[in-house]
Amino acid sequence: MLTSDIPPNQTVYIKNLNEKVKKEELKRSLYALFSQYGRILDIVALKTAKLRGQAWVVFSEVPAASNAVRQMQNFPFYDKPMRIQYAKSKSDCIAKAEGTYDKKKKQEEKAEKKRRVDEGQQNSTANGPRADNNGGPAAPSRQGKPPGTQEAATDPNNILFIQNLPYETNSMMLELLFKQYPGFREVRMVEAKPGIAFVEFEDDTQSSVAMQDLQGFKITAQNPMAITYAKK
DNA sequence: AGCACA
Repeated sequence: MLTSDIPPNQTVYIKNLNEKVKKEELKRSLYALFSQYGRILDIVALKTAKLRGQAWVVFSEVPAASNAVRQMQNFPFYDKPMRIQYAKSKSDCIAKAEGTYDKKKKQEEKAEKKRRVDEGQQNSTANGPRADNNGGPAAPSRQGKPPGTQEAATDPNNILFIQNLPYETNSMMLELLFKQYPGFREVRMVEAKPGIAFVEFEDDTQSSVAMQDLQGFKITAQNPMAITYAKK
């Protein structure tokens, strides 16, 4: 079944997530990454045997989910490319908001699922069709250039200077974004100065690649990153 | 690989 067969949904289903990441951290990072596409109403992640490595991000609007599906497709997240689709069904929190949430129906569905699983134990179903969706690397295309690219033309440097970060940005969030580029060394933030950070690479070619690719990246809709080389 | 709502 082609993933594109799933009709648009304001909830996005993400798989191939790094299972070592703790649930709370995972949610926070997903929030940081996905809130650029719209208001997030809820994030569901469970670490049960069946559900680890997956998450649901619930947006307030379908178009936000559509953009997220396209633009974050294969995004390297904790060293693994995210695989994103629309969720197959409506999230409970949406149904509740619409007043269409029905607890009884919910329980029936659960019972039905269980029945299916139990039957499945009898006749072993093997050899599904190959669904190798090797769409290739597809580096996420960043849109949204920073508004005032007012560089005072600093010379290339292995250290980048990041401005216009949202107040709540922490170094972990930045590390997540920057460590996907080769040569990454570390993120440094200045407690006394929120909104800025330094990111160090091994050399200035490597820092330049990261700068180009993440220039204008939005952690929130209002905060396109402004990246320049640090002054020597 | 895996579609839930603890």
